Amino acid sequence: MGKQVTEMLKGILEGIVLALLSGRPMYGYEITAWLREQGFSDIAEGTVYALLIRIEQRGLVDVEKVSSEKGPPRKVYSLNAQGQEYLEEFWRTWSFLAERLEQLHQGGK
Amino acid sequence: MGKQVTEMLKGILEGIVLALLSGRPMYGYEITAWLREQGFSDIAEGTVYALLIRIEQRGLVDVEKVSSEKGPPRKVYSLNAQGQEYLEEFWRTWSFLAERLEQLHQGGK
DNA sequence: TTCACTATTCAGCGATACTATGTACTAGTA
DNA sequence: TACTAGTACATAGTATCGCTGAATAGTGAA
Repeated sequence: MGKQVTEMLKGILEGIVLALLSGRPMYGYEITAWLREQGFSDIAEGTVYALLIRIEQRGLVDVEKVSSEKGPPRKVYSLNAQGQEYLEEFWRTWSFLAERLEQLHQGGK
Repeated sequence: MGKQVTEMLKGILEGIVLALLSGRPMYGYEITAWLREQGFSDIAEGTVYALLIRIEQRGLVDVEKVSSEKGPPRKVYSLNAQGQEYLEEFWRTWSFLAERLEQLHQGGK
C-alpha cells in the first residue's frame, strides 16, 4: 500500500476496530492479525495498541485481562454501550462520505 | 457534523478536491463553496487553501492567475498528468477501503 | 464610509498513524 | 543450556493534515 492509505486511515481505522469489536470481543494481537489478513499489510502493531489505549481512555470499550496459553496475558476489549453509540455515529459519517465520493467517482468518468 | 469527520477527512479531502479538479479547473473560493453545498458545512476556508498549496507544491496541479470581476484575482487550479495519475491511485485506495468497510458494515448487523 | 461579498494567506494547535524499539512469556530444537 | 520463533503488549519521537482564528485586499451597494 502506498502512503496515501496512511492519511486515509486516520479516523477510519478507529471505526474499523470498533466495528470489529461490535462483532465479538478481541485482543490487540488478534486485531492486528485480522487487519493484515484483510490486506492492511502496512499497519504497525504499535498503531493498533495505541488506538486501543485511546478508545479505552475515552470509555468506548471495556477491558478484561485473560491469561494466554502461550505468551503474556491478553487484554480483551469489548464494545460497551457508549462505544456502540459512537460506532453508529461513525457509520453515519462514513455513509455521508461514501455517498459523496461515489457520486464524484461516477461523475468523473 | 461531529469531530469524527475531521479525522476521517484526512487524506480524503485531498482526493475530493483532485476529483473535482479532474472535472474542470476551479479556484479555491469556488471549491469551498461547492463543498459547503455538498454538506461539508464545517470545512474551514483555510483548510482548502492550505490543501491547494500542498498539491501545487507536489506538482499535481497547474495554476493560473485569472483576474476576477469582483475581488482579488483568482488562482485557478487544473489537474495535470501527474495529478491524474495520483487521483487514479486515490480511487484504488478508496475502493479498497470502501469494500472492507462495506463488508464490516453488513456483517455487523 | 460602512457593510457585505469575493478571494487568498498564515501561524499555532490537536489528533492520528508510522518508525523503531523494548519488554516478557512459552515452546521447540540443537 | 542456549537459541530461535511466535505470542502479546507498550512507548518515545516524528510527520501529516485539518481546524481555529485572524489578517489582507478588492469590488459594489446602502
